[in-house]
Amino acid sequence: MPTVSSEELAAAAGVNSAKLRKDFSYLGSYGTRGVGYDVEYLVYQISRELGLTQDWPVVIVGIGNLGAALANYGGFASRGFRVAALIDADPAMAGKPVAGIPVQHTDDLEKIIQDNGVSIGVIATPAGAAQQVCDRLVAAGVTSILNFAPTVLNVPDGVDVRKVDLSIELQILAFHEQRKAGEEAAADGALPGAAAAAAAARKAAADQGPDGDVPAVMPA
Amino acid sequence: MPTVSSEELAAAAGVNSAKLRKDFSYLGSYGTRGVGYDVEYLVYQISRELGLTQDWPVVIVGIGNLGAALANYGGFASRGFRVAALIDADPAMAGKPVAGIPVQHTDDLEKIIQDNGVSIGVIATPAGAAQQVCDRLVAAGVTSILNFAPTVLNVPDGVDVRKVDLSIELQILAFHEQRKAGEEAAADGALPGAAAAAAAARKAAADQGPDGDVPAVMPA
DNA sequence: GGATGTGAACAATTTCACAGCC
DNA sequence: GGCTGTGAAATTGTTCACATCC
Repeated sequence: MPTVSSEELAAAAGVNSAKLRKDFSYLGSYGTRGVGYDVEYLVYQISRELGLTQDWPVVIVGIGNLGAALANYGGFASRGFRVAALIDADPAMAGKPVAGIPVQHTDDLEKIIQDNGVSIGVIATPAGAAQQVCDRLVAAGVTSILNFAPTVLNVPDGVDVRKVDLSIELQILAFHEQRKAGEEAAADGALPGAAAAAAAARKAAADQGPDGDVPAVMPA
Repeated sequence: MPTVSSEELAAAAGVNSAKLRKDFSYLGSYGTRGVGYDVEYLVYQISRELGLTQDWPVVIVGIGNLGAALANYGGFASRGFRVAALIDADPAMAGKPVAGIPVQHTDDLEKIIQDNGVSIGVIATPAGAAQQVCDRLVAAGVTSILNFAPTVLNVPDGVDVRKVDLSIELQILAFHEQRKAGEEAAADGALPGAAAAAAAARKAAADQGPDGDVPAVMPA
């Protein structure tokens, strides 16, 4: 399939074709009128815009279950990320290979960051160690941090932090699950608070429906 | 602190106080004019609305590094989730305790779901096994699935799926990291494509800035 | 003829601003 | 006097519809 139309892409993504065209237009005029978008060229342009064509060395600090899972995660390489080093505070871990990469000790953190030109760090330590690790990463030159530890990190201006809370997604599912049950009950007759719950549900559903893969149809 | 004003909450959250009040109003009138919101009462009402006051038994299927990390994750219990069972296809895992819970074999999946009244399942298997596990969960009565496997799952109507891609957050950081570098270059003089990149960045930043914890100030 | 790119129309969301209540 | 709750205004985002170009 050498070319694709906005109509086809929109149907696949579950969005309006005009929205898709308008969004693409912010990146530039990469389509051909009467023909559509050249698939290979479009993929390249979007990849470039998203930074997928660059090589991003990252370090993972805290090689417990989660750190090991991240080190083994296949999705990184295909998106331009390269695990430059694994770092753990436990001396017993030092030298052990995880996902084929030897774990290094926290003592060498600064040197590792500088030698590899790392600007993105992943924190998968226990909560208690996270802020300290964060401070050292920042001092060593890291300017973007992905935080899996259940703590809010304090960072100076110019440093970006994103926090991943694995339970939030579950909570969203539970919210909709609760709503499914509520709808059934509401169908039987008036229920105190049902209107308020429905309003809240409507709002939350509009923010992000539960269906990540299904075309954008709002749950009734 | 027995009560709190919308102004204080808004400042803490980095949003407009009117928005906060309007959002709260969808849940009902839980504030007192001239006083503010009773903290304990407000927490309870929001918890109830989000389903945090319910007990949600969940099963985790696939007890590799990620599954084990999830089983050990502290955030679940405090949000109303209870890990009812851990399930793995490897017979060697059966009976071994992970996070204090003995792993059970996939053969018993249906029985486990039914005995525990589970409606939410977590899939942390390799990609190849995910769809099959998903089908069995759904057939056994699960209606919400959190998918960590890098596959798109097909489910019948009425089943909610949320997919967690651990590399997407990294990608967002890399996008902003790239932009930081681009801004510097752009400051030196006109750069081909800089306008388009800036437009795209502006749009993406509006969708969700990189600063999860900082008050809602858009990156310049 | 067919599909893009984009002003204009429309829809949704956010903020203002103030009446109403404690 | 102070703060909530909410119509109305302002802003932002989405969809329509069509001029434009291949």
